[in-house]
Amino acid sequence: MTAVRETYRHGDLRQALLTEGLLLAREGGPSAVVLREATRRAGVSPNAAYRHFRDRAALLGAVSDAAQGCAADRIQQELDAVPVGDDRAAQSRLALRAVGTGYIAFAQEEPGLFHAAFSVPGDLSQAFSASKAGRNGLSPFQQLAQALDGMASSGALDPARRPGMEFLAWSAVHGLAMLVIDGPLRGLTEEIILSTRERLLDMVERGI
Amino acid sequence: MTAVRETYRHGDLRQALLTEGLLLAREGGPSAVVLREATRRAGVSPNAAYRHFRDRAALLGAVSDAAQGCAADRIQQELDAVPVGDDRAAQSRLALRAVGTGYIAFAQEEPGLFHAAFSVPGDLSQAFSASKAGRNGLSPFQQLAQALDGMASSGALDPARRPGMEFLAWSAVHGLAMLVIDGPLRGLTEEIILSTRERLLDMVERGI
DNA sequence: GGCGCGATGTGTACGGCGTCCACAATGGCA
DNA sequence: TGCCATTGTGGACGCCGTACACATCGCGCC
Repeated sequence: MTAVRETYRHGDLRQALLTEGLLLAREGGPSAVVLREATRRAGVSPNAAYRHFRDRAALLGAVSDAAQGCAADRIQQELDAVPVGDDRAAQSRLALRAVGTGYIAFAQEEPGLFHAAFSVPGDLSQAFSASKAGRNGLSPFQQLAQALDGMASSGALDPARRPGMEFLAWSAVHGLAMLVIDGPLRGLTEEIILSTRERLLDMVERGI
Repeated sequence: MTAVRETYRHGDLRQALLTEGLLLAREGGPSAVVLREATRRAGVSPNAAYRHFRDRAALLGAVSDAAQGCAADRIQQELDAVPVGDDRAAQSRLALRAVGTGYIAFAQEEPGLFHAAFSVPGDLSQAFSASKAGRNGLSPFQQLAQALDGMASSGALDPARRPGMEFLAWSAVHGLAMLVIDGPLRGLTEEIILSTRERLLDMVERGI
């Protein structure tokens, strides 16, 4: 990435800037996504970025999308680990827990990317769209919605309570993630964090 | 504030910078708390700030504390509106709901201050301390803890489940606040937001 | 096959930011 | 009264985002 190129054209500068931006976000969160540093790492002059992004905010938005894709991948990893069984209701509950667990794990493992993905305002409003999808083609919000749909159709969740349920679940899990990486739970033993997470997921799973 | 002073000494520059910083945060969130702009509004040269704050982060931290005090005041307003009655258990439940309602109302009414108060990392870890208290002398987290204590002692909450409960409650409510001001719920009708909030508070009140 | 034009990258420049350093004004205390 | 710690000033530096004019390239058309 930092290599000096010999051609005048870069090839795929847009992708390169996105990659470098994602690395910067990983190291220092959204505020570390600095346009000049990204171009520097891509071996290009600062203004070259403007051929591919209207301004810094646009770059940050694209990085945020990519970071949401990373989150989706981490969640999928958790979903894949759910054992298959006969009891559809029980399994759909496990899927919901897997989404929450993956979300929080992503926050703990990649706090910089997590903030880039979910603390950059303006993008979240369209977060239900598929544009920020991971390898599975689903955005984190779609993964959540899908898990809730499974619960509703298998009897694990009263279908009358299904509408709007993703807001409740997302609120709870997102709040906990923030608490764990920035708040009073930061630095606590993994054990305490785990038990808090399980209690919260119990709460969400039971619904209301 | 913007007035030109005639004395060389300012009088209470630290307080003035804090006040201007709070105004800036109110208008544009934490990132709008710009050191040079605060000194400009206080009618003082940029470097004067360094006699009172180590750096910009220190100013922002102080602003964050003050903003948490504002939140505490808004929550207290909601707590004061809880009708007094004989049923201690029912009343303590209402107190818990009032804390959540006030927290979310503050987020909606003062999103800039809300972000300054609760999205600035590093301060939240000591958020249980009283330094960020409102006029009542309690920080928002202490108000929450107090409401939960009331529930536990009046039978509204199984005392065995009391420990760590503030983390669960705070997670849920904080997540919803973020959803409402930055996320997919932004711009939705007040009706939808209200019903989502009530469902979430039902969930928290019931506990787990 | 040459050429022209749109797409892409460069250079220079501007204002704003946080922050460092040396200096000036002040007021309380000896 | 005079000294000195405290508080505010001025200037400078290196970052940042971004605007403008210019250079370089590759592709398609004659």
